[in-house]
Amino acid sequence: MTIGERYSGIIDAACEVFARRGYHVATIREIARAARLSLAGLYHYVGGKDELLFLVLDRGLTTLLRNLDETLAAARTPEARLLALIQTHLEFGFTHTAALRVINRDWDLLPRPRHAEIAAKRRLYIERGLQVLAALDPHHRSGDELYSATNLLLGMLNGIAAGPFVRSLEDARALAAQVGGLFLYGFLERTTDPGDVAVVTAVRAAGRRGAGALPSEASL
Amino acid sequence: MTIGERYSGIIDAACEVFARRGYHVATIREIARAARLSLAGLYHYVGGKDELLFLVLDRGLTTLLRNLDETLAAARTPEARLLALIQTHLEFGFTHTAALRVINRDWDLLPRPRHAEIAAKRRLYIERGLQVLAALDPHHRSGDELYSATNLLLGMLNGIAAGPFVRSLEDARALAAQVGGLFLYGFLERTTDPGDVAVVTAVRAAGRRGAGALPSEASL
DNA sequence: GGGCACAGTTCGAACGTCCGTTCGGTGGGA
DNA sequence: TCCCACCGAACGGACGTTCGAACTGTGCCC
Repeated sequence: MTIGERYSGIIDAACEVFARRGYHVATIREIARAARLSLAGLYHYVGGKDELLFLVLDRGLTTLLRNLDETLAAARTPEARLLALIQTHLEFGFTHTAALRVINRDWDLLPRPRHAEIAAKRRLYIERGLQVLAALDPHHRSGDELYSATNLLLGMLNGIAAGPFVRSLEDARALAAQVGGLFLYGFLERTTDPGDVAVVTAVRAAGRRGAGALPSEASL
Repeated sequence: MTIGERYSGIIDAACEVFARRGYHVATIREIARAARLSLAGLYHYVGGKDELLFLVLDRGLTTLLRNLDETLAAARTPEARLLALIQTHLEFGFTHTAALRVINRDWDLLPRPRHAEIAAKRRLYIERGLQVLAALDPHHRSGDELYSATNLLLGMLNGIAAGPFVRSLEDARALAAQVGGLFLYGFLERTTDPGDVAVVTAVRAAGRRGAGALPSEASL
């Protein structure tokens, strides 16, 4: 077992325990047990609980951003880029459920020096969403309006990614089409019928790339 | 000072501290200090930390549900009912920021016996949203689809209610129109121009009722 | 009216527990 | 022999909770 695999396993364990119990209820002892290490053995690798949280958040956000940039690069039209963002987020919510949970719930608990670093990565992600919406906007909305629209979209995505709606990668892709249609055309329009051309083709175009694996081998 | 006011003040203090620090980081000592009581003095009124969280959640959800039912009763058309729901949620997010934060972040931490009671009230709220969307749906979506659409809507609302977007009751009403328009007609349509008739009149009809005050006098 | 028992409040101080962290040591491969 | 990975055991502190006492006002008997 290489040292990199050791770190990966430790971050995996921390991610799972943090997601299941929440940062403050999770104990170092619990994480050590999940990583098949003794308490002091765990401290041989990481400096403390804060750093464990940082490693989980950093690896998660790095993977999420990488996945997003890959799918965005493969999408040509603005609609396809929006679908790519939605699908990447939902797929990440399915393949990295624990990480997304920690990212959404506990990222704010990080102490000062590390907090800024994670906040910057988060801002980068929101920035991507804002750019996608700006390129799509036929009304040239103001920056504030676009920013709140981005938050609306991400709120929607987290709302269903947190729930039990995504049970498979196929679910993620079908839901992405549904969410994309609802966001673009509204609740009153019906865009998720199998016959709908624009969205389905966009989904197919954006969905060609896989999920972007490597959950355990980032940033170390 | 009546005993009811004592309880109200204690719940206010607990709500503020829970919202600012999170349930597990908040300490009973901190809540007692905020309530201008000694540690043991606080225990004279409440059984423990669990009960404090329950009281905060119960009062908040009760107020939220009452506000919603009042504004829903005043709204005639399905569109107006949707706007009423959105506006009630955003206004509650503004007037009871701390309570909404605790409801969204910490409701799941409640131990068993009380957990079911709060979960039922939460379900009641989601049920209202589902009924509103069902009455509005021109496509007779399936129950699952309506349920996920409800979660999309509530996710949107919490996404911006948690952010710094709502800075006044006027903001809440303007944002409600914007969110309602976006949800109904989609990002590609522009429905929040001042000249837009359908949404603006719906907002005016739904917005006639106030915020439904009494943040400190419920359920005790 | 004065003294007094009593119940309702409030408090200081402590108890037991569990947490994050540290330290001194042990075993084995180079 | 040295070093690196790892561990058992402990430390100091903070937490939720409890306990016994002090204070305060009220009604009651004399």
